[in-house]
Amino acid sequence: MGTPFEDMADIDRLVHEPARLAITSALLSCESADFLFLQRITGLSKGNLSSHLSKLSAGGVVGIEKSTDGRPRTTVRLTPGGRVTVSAHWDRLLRLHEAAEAWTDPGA
Amino acid sequence: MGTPFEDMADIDRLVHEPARLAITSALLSCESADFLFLQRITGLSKGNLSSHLSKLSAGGVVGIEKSTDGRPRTTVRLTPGGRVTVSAHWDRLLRLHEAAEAWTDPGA
DNA sequence: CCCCTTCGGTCTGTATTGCAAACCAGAGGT
DNA sequence: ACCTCTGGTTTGCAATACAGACCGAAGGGG
Repeated sequence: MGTPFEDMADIDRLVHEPARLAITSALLSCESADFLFLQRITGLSKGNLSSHLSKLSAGGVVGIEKSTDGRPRTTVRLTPGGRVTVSAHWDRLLRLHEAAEAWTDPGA
Repeated sequence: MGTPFEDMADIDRLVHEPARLAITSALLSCESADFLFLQRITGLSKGNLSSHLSKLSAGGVVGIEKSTDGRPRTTVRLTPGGRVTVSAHWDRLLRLHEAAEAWTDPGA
């Protein structure tokens, strides 16, 4: 019943944030990726990437595996739920955009 | 040359932020709106709306007119440049989404 | 005439965030 | 033994986002 704008204001910041949108969208295409690969394709600094991954992990959007076989290696992938969350987010954006364009004030 | 993900991470936060995306998208349809109208359709608190408007104004995205004719009234509208900025932002999102889906690692 | 409530916003305080630079640990080279 | 390169984590800080307190002006009742 809300306006599309109300819905926009309510968007999930966890995945909407630009850096995280980049990370999660990359994972949507890549299925699984390691730390340095993500750093290369997103252009984020190590520290920044690390903290965003922690947040995504805490939110259950991605899973992180650390293996110390040979050199340390951190592998990241979307959880099943995370995959749904991310693609739903894009869907929502597209729909809200259309709804916003079509909207006219019902109270006017 | 950059990956779509690099571009995503670089998105303009001024208009990408959910509340501001709501406000600016509303103005895209509405041409001009006053404070309370924006508050109703976005569902934001007064304080929050006020500070977002200040930021948009500082960024040159919206223009704010305060008239004290009768009761105080604040009228907000997109600047010409702001209108371009906002619709370009949506365009960019849509294109990035498609580019991300189509992307495969050129270094693999 | 004075109170007092409502309208229309702005200002203040605070908890959270995003970011980069400093730091740290292990594996090789020399 | 020492330096250094890889692969990340933790710390420190500036900027947010948000809501609730605040404030001035306009109208209504007594």
